[in-house]
Amino acid sequence: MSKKLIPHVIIDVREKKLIEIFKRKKESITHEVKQLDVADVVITNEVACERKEGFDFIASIMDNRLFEQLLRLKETYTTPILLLEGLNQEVFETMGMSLSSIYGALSFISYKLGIPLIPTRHVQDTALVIERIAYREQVKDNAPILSRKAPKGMNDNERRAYILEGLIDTGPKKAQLLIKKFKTPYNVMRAIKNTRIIYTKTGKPKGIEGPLKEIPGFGWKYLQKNKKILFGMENNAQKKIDDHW
Amino acid sequence: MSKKLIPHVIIDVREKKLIEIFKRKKESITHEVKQLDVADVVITNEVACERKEGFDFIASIMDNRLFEQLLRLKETYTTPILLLEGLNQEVFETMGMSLSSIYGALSFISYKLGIPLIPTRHVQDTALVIERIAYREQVKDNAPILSRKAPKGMNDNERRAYILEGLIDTGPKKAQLLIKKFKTPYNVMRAIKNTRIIYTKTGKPKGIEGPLKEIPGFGWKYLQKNKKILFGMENNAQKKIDDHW
DNA sequence: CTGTAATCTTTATGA
DNA sequence: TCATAAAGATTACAG
Repeated sequence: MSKKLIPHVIIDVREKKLIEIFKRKKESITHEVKQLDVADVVITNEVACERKEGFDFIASIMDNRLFEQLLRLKETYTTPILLLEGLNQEVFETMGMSLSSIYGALSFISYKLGIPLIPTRHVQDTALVIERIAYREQVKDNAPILSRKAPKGMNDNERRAYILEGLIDTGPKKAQLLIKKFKTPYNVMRAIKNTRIIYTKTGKPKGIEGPLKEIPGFGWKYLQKNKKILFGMENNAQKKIDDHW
Repeated sequence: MSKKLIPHVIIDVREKKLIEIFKRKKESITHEVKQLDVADVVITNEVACERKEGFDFIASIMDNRLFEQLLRLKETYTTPILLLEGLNQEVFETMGMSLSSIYGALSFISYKLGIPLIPTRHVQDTALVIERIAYREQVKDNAPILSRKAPKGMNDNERRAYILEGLIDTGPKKAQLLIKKFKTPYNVMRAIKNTRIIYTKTGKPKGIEGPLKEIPGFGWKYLQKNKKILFGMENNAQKKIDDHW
């Protein structure tokens, strides 16, 4: 499943500087040059970038050009990206635009328009960002959003607690309490399994009953969430898989 | 949402610098100080900001702290915002982190995680951005957000895999394989429990036998290490049970 | 996050 | 069948 393909992008003719840089990147990423109407760089059918240098960025805010471009970009590609290049001190000082306006525009684009905004220092960095995104989009298979890395040098009980930290609403504190009480992760899970939510006559959750009841800090919400994850069942259907022990 | 003349925000106690600045802004924006768990500044029930200074930004990438924070932020507020402060030349040069990593992280946050990212020069500008956004959210008539990516919190199966990543020698790949095969973390543990190490006649570990045998990538060492953690039994006891004919 | 080193499983091969 | 070597895949670690 691991093909050693290198990513490929399409760059607009007018992006001379960018093209020059990509020519030197042949080993890691390929490109073709085209006349593009609505973007500066196309990465996939869904992802495309607009590149803006600091001064031009400010200027294009003032004459409303920027927002027109971005809206068109958004209409054409599901994931447009704005690469904001070299927005440094000098740009802020030179241009006759108020701080409020500049940051107002940044906020608007990023959080109101919902267009990913990535700042870079200069063209080289811009190219690097494009390369990284193209790589993620074309080569790297969908990696999970978040992966864990265990701190180095754990002893057995630290490791046992660490496993439990993957549970919902479970930090180091609760994890250690659980291990201290039940010794092993497997026992903890059985304890969770054998603890039930008590309901009032009107059907509202009132509290819990079982092994977990003996430790403070664990309530019905904790049980509800984690049972679903651990055992894949809704709390109602619990009896069904009542294992004997 | 009530129309107020002056917007109001909640700032975390630890943000000393920010608080100082907001004290001087009394005329245009009010604030209160609280102990916040998942954000640095709360603007509305839906909008909250995480503020990161350049140095801390890099550092928090390396130990995965940043991504955990951002994911929590995302789970708590529908519109989380990352204010990236003072990511200047000095930061790039000082920290021993590769360009690829830095821009990889920026791309990941902005376009993969879908969290609005706004660069600022320093705390004063950060405060200004917060003020702008608060004004927009609370005072100005809310123009609806054009389109925002669906929040990408962890779904159940991602969470299940995430728990298993706490096991030894278990990364995203193996965790996903296990969940795909056994559906729930609890089932995975039972599968591990029911899989045994097979020994040669000379007493050396040869392979494994049981449910886990059906998925590639899991051998006797994996079993040995994780059984000890999960169930607290030494591999010797396992060996004793081993019957070879 | 990225890139590299270390580790494990699996396949191949010979005793 | 067992033991060893090499290849392929994944995780662990450092920056």
